[in-house]
Amino acid sequence: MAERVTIKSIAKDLGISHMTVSRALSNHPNVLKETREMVQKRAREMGYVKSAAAKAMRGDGTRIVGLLLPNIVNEFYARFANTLALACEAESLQLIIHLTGDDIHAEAKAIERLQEIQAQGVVMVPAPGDRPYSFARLKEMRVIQLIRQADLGEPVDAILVDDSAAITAAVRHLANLGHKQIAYIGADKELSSGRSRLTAFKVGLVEAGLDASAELVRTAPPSAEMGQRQMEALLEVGKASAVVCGGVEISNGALQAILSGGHKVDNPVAFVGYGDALLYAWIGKGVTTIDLPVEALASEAAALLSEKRDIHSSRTVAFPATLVCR
Amino acid sequence: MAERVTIKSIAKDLGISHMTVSRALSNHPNVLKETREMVQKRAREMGYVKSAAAKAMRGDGTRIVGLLLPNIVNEFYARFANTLALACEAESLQLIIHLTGDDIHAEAKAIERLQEIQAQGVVMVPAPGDRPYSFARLKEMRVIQLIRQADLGEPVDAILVDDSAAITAAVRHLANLGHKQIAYIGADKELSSGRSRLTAFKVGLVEAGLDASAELVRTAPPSAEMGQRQMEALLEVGKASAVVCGGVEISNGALQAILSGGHKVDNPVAFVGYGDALLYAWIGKGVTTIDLPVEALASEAAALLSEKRDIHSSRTVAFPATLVCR
DNA sequence: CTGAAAGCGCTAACAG
DNA sequence: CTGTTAGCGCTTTCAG
Repeated sequence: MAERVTIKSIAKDLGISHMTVSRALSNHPNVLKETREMVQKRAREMGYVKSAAAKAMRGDGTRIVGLLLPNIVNEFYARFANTLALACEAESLQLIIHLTGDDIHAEAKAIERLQEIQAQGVVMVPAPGDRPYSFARLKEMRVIQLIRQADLGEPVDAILVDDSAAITAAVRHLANLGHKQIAYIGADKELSSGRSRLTAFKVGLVEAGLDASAELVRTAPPSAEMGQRQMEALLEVGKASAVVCGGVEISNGALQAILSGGHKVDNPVAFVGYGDALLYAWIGKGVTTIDLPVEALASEAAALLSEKRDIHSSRTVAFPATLVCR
Repeated sequence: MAERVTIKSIAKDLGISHMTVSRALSNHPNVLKETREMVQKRAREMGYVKSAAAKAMRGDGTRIVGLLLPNIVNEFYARFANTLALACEAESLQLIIHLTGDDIHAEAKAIERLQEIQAQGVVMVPAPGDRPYSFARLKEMRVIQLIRQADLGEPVDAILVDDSAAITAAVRHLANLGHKQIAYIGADKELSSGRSRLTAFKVGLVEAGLDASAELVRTAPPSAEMGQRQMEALLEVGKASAVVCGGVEISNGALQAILSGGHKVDNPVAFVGYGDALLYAWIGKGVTTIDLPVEALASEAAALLSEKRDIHSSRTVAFPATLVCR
């Protein structure tokens, strides 16, 4: 029932060759104007839609790109996805979202599915850990790493955030406010970003002439729950007068600990968040935070995706995070 | 360079027929076990990936589904997308997200692109307005409307939220707390949901023996900005002692007005939000809100998408929203 | 158990 | 300007 309308069925209906239909529909010059118009009209009437599969099989490219994210409830990822999706609409690219949950096998599966449909490219937040598969064969798919950089066996583009300066600035900012006991909650050394953030924090302390008490520096695998727990612990101990967060989920968790404990974002502990959730601007007089350049990241990703540059050349760009004082 | 590895190239490499390769790779019984294993090994070595295009062209189905959303920064949509995406991973469906910005032409374009790739189904939040195109030809794609119901010219599945009881309950709740001047900020009559929410609000007032002063009932095209403006106006006038929001965006905007004005969520105006953003649980002692059954909606959508039921039968289900008092 | 042929929808390359 | 042929990668059908 309701046979698919193809170029051939239109041709038969019109009593002409399917090639003429093809040419008419793709506005090829070598078609009598009247023929073209009659074909286009009939195609519309019959409800013709071109087959992307047939085009793909001929090697015409699919205009599909993938986006691999750990999740999408995280406001940072959601905003990134939103911006990228908008850019894709503008370029008439279709965006396939795969959630990996930071699991490397889910990631592998997603990549394979994208290869099967001959996606033109993929923007991925690489899951932490060693990859059981190789990217060496991804010859036809442009790969862009986002935020994190993993060894994929083959050089690929990377779009990173340089948050060192902002983190150091956060410490300086707090020191200028007179804080002496500045704590840090961040990811542990599993991820390279965890290491570099911690370093930036320590640089800030040194600059300010303070030193890092072990009790005030709290690192662990990052999650909202971890942020909440560590923040509660800091509040409990009561030694810290300020805290800097090094991660989006951590920041949210820590903030939740503060608010649900009935505290304020500047008292008893001055809070510096990570990422600029919309709500950070609303709470109290606003939360000072390390703002990630989401839009810049997404725009760059979109640009790389539609760029015709050789797939095998690779480029790494980093955008600076900025300290937003509120 | 790096010619695509196909079933034929493997066959040639192995000096056998491409049919044997096909059978070996799909675990067809009629293949000598040794042959099968040798083929599978060689395929892995050569980096073979099956062509989804070729399969689609044979009419095998694409396992691709679309999701059309106005945007995805809205936490409700983000959570929905997240849950649906997880369900899709589980069913090894690929999820294509198109953002429509509630624009009907963007919607039409997205639908067409999904047809071109022969998507198996689409979950869509229909944009408001009259459709310039017809869905009559979507014979092969299962269509599921989400939250809103528009006339698509053809009956399709719909997954709705029934928030009437919860809205009425919100009014009752406020009345029980002693509030007499209960305001409402919601969508105007453009959307059917706008009408029914307002009705539910008025039912609540009647039940509580209160009446609706025109000044306290504020409807307009919904947006965060509108919510903020209306809430500011209510605070300015100072007549309302409580307010109920009828929309996610509106609720966020109104809350922003309250917080950025330095007010609390229960003073001077008791606030009942709409949708259960994570942060609603954190602010102050928590925000009372009308909680939408996001997970239920997404699960139902996933179920409908993978159900084998006839595409042309249509079903409408509604899940109740619930009042969460905090 | 293995192979050859045909066809899914489309367009490039040749004929007219 | 229009038509015919061939082939993209795969599986179903029919023959060995």
